[in-house]
Amino acid sequence: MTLIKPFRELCAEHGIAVTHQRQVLYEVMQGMDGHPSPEEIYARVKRKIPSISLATVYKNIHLFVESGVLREVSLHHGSQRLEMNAEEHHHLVCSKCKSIEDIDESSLGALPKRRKLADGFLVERYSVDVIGICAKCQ
Amino acid sequence: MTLIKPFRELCAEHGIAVTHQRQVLYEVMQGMDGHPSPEEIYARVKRKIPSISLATVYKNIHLFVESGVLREVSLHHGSQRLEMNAEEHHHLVCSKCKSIEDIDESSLGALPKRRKLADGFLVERYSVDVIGICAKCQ
DNA sequence: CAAATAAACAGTAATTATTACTGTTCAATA
DNA sequence: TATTGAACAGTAATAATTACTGTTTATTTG
Ligand SMILES: [Mn+2]
Ligand SMILES: [Mn+2]
Ligand SMILES: [Zn+2]
Ligand SMILES: [Zn+2]
Repeated sequence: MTLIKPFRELCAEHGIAVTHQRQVLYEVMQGMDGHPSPEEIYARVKRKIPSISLATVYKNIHLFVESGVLREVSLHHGSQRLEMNAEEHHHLVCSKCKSIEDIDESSLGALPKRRKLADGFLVERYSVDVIGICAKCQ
Repeated sequence: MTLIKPFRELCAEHGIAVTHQRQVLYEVMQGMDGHPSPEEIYARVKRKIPSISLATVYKNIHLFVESGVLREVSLHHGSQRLEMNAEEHHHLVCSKCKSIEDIDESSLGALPKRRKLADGFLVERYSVDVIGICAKCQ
């Protein structure tokens, strides 16, 4: 469905420079499915550019995410955070400052919940992140 | 709404032993709002039990989470993961093995989306984690 | 085209978050 | 009261990430 755009176009659109390392990194990542980690990506890129540095991989992944070329699975993947609100609720996550605010279910509107989903996944609960820009960051 | 249950009852229900450190740790955590990190919790507990070890705090937070006494904000907070699926989609997250599977929006049923929420939060997108037990782990 | 300039890079050191290990304390039990 | 196992404090080790430094590369300018 989504047509594959050449890397140089993507870079132009997002205002970042094209380099050989970035091009290969991006293409290698496109060839991986699921949700790879920087280390896994590094291992693959190294096969194409053996001299590449892990730091360069991290730096460019970060650049891609910052500039919007690609996205990360969770905006709050750093250190562990404990949930002190026992009520059933969800979160407003600011994509700029990464702040996390509680929002209760009723403010979101009812979610259509199912106990059982395809391929036999047994549902315990839904956790919704509403991602956007908080009042302060606007 | 949720009535405050004494700590010893909670421990009994979840099959873990009561100790002085655990009791104080739990009560201190209850007194914090939002989504504190282990380090922040450690700093506070240290005021009540100056001799407590950071390792003990980590170990008992882990125990609380494992036994279900409390929960963490994100099940996948460890290392960064990159999203290689450009389609709009959501995730099935297994609370046992922490695996993350893509699920497309249509399988979930329509979410009632709003562009603007209370306190001026500007919505970019919704990200839903359906948390439960995957087929393999059942 | 050659020198100057700045961005990007590789390699490595440092930092942060977390877990593992070790010897000691403590509380329940025989 | 002696035994014993769980929990603890203190510290070492590991994993993930970021910072730093000197070198290479591409671009711009004279
Ligand atoms: Mn919350
Ligand atoms: Mn995904
Ligand atoms: Zn913000
Ligand atoms: Zn599983």
